[in-house]
Amino acid sequence: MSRTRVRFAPSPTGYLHVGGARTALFNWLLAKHSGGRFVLRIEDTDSKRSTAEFLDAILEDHRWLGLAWDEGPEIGGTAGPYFQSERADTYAPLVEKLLNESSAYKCFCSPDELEDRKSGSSQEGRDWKYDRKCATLSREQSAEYEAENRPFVVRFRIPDGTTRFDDMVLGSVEVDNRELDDLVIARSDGTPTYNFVVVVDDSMMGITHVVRGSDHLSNTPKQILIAEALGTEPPTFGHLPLVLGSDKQVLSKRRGAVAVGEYRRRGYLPEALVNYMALLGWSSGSEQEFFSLDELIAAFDITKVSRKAAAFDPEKLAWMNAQWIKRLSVSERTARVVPFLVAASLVSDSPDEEELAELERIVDLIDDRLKTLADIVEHASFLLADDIVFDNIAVDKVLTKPGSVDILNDLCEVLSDAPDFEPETIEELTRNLAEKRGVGVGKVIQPARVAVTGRKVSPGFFETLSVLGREKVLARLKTASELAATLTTE
RNA sequence: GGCGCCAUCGUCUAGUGGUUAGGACGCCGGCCUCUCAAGCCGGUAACACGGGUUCGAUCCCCGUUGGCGCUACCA
Repeated sequence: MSRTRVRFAPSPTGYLHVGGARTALFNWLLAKHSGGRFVLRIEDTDSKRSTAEFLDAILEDHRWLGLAWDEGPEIGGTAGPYFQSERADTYAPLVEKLLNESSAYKCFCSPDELEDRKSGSSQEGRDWKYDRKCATLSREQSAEYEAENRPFVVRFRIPDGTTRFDDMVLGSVEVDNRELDDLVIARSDGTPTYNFVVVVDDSMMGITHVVRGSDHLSNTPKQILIAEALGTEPPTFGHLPLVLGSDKQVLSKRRGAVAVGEYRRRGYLPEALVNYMALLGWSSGSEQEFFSLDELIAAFDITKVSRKAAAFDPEKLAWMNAQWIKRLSVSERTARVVPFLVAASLVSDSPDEEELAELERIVDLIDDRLKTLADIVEHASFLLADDIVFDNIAVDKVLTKPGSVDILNDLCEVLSDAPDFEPETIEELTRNLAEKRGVGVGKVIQPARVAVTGRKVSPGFFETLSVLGREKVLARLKTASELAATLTTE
């Protein structure tokens, strides 16, 4: 009956990183797998650190990854508002309700007092829980203190007993309530704290399943207890293992390299990142390693999520990215590569049909050599720029070798007489020339490649020349031959 | 320190009370070849340790060790 409703609740105080994105992805998959809804809620109560720029980036990252939200910023929904900063007035009455029902109490202990008792309680100063000094304050006393204008916080009264819940990934989890602190739910300035706000928001938004990082595991019993005190059904929880960096430390916001936007800028495909993230801590049980978003929706099962923290491996992501690029059709690959060429000023802002056709030939030529979309720039620059840039080492080691000048001149001559400029024709002429000179074809190709591309490595030589076109090839051979002549005589 | 979670190749993982412990990345070697990629073939490498339970444990139980998380009037 009740549809699955999940939420992802980022705070716009930083960029979305791979760990957070994976949490969003798993939430999204859980919802989509069961035809449910994915809600995006923005936790922007920290107005000092929240910025519009971060918010935009986070939304853009979600769009780019393909994780469309069913309710949230820009599109709204029936359970809004979706910005926590706009929900401020919903909390006070609920705090009041808990107070009236004695599920919460006012605590007049000042931070200094607390600090004193904390360090006094044990020499090590650890394992401190609030000593419940104010838990037994009578209403009269409480009212009296308040009349004296003494500042207070509101604490939740943790009931006796144990709290148990079935975690979708961890299984049954049980905690002795004695381990729990009478946590503050409203600060002395009246604002509610995280653990309270989340419970209220999730409840009011009808969230049925909460999937989050296991760093929240110890909050869960508190939130369940608060939900129960509020008279609402707690959601079902699922705690994902943390994502670690290559150094085995938890992924942190500070490392720019793991920001989702960073991967986009570096020319990673969203398909690859999604595929990689899905396999970080989850496995379908089969040996399938490539999954589209749709395939993930079909195969995803949160109970198969690993309980073990997983290390993020940039190498494997890079490999996966290359694999996904290979799978793109030439026209699709071309379309994706254009923005990178535009950014490098190698093509006009909005290439026309003709330019696109030319680019497709180039992309086809480069073939499987792209590991990222951004690689197109280094691979295609010699094809698109008017002037080539010679690699010094290539010139040194190849172009200035004895005989290079002759070879270049001969090839130039042969090619100018070619009946057409198809790869097959070029190959035949080149091989003939090599044979005539009594050398391997490589001996001809090596200097010619440097002459035409400026480098020692390039896509297939004959195809490269064909794509470049006779005019450019002959001109470059001539220029290089002259350059080689000057360099060798010196 | 307390509480909690976790433990299969370097990394991501599959797996079963009896398997040559499987796959993927990486790395190494070979093939292909005009270079570089890609591709193909082969190799490298793991059940943390100690007790149980059992005819038999990588698998079940306990402990040890180790890793990580939480331990705020942050979220």
